Amino acid sequence: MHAYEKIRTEMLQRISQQVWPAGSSLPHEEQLAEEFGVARGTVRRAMEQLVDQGLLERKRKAGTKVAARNAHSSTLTIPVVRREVTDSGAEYGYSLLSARKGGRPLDRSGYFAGAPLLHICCLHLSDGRPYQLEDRLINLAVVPEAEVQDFSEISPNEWLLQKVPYSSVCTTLKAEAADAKQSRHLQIAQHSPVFVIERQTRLDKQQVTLVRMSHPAAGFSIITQTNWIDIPDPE
Amino acid sequence: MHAYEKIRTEMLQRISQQVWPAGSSLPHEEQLAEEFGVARGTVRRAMEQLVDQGLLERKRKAGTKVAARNAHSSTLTIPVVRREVTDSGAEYGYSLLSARKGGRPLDRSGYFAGAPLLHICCLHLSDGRPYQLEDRLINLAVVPEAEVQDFSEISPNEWLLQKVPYSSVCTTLKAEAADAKQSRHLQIAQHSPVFVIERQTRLDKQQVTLVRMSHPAAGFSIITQTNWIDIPDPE
DNA sequence: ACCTCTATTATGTATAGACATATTATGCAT
DNA sequence: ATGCATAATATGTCTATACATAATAGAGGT
Repeated sequence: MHAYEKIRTEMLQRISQQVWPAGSSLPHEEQLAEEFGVARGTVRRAMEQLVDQGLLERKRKAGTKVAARNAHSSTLTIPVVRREVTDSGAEYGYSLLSARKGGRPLDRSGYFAGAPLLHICCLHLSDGRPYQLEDRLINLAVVPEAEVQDFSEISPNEWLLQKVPYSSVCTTLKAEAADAKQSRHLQIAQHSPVFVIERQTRLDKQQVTLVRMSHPAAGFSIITQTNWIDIPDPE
Repeated sequence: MHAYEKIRTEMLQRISQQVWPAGSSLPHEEQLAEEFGVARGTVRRAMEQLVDQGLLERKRKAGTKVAARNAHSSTLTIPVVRREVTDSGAEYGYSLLSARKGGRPLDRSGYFAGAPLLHICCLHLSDGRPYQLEDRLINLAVVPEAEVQDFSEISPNEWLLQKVPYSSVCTTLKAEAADAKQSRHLQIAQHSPVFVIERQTRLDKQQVTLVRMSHPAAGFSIITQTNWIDIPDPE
């Protein structure tokens, strides 16, 4: 275990056992460096990670304080659907439902500013059962290749992620009651709960794509795990 | 703008514009340091952040490659309910529904290994309307103070976050159809969709608390935003 | 061809020192 | 006291260097 890891763990302990309670000030870098017998840069490195995790707050001259925890943060990872299905041990299936130019039923907010659009609907299956309904708009002004691409074998999800660059993503998670389309394709009763992920992808100022991914609520969940203290090794 | 920020932005550009396409190898650190006219440490600093964001993969001797993007990662922040409500401009309300020892209706999986439990139900309101139903188990072996704490004014959510240390959190997001309890307290029709956040909090090996937070699906969503390219300043 | 040992190499960790900068604390003048 | 300029200070950035380490590439022997 490296010096900065030991120090980070030690500091984590002191925070979680309230040796350094929330709101209190830490000794400054040079003092800690002396205490731990390392260079200032090594202490900084340990502290930076704790700042990233939101456990410490630092300000020039004012020093370092233990942050008041008033939120839970974690990293949300949403893999490509195919991986999500295969990683669960199930067999992945895919079928294109429709692909036509010009549609904008999803484009309620006018994100695309009149650009030519491609509207794609497709279904992702897990062991033959409907897993996700993907309803997507692609901006042909940004991604002209999409118009001639055949999406009957590869899903737009995967194709876009691999081929098309983007610089900003906005993800929205919500629950809904299944509408006619969702209930038909996902083979669930109307008005039964659906977990929806909406994602808006931009390249600089331009919208690249807008997608709604609907999952039957039964059996679907998103899980995130955060560990602050490093896994205690058996020595 | 600092040197490491400029370099990070430049590298981000090269990745998103596919000057360095996914899978390709980057020049090694010393070459880049020379190209940008900085020390190796400064290049490292820029690269580390890109590695954290999952855009680069590095391996000793093998070098640095642009990672294949096969997932969307973002940071999920779930604030204390009260803040969530007040930040939206609404008035926050709270009412304790029940608090009694020994219950374990939530403890389906036997997480708490027979420890003495406190079971609390409460409701969080936004502008007088039900916003979240909180259904919580607290491990009294870890948090004995909870037994004598009065939760009629302060919610267990807030109290625990501030008072009790923890080292690991597992969060699950799902959609459900409202059961009798949810529909009654959230004032929605039975079987209408509910957005549920379940959180399991541990301190080392011990369960601290297990909570189910149910929101009426209508009007509730979780939003995350990720920006890879730094905001372009007007100069 | 195949295995093994060795050298090479790019990244990883750590140090020490210099300087920059935001922010607080101090002291002076009013 | 009050306001303002100034000094002090903890964090932030950057450099230069040394050595550690993992993983590959290459040499050599079988």
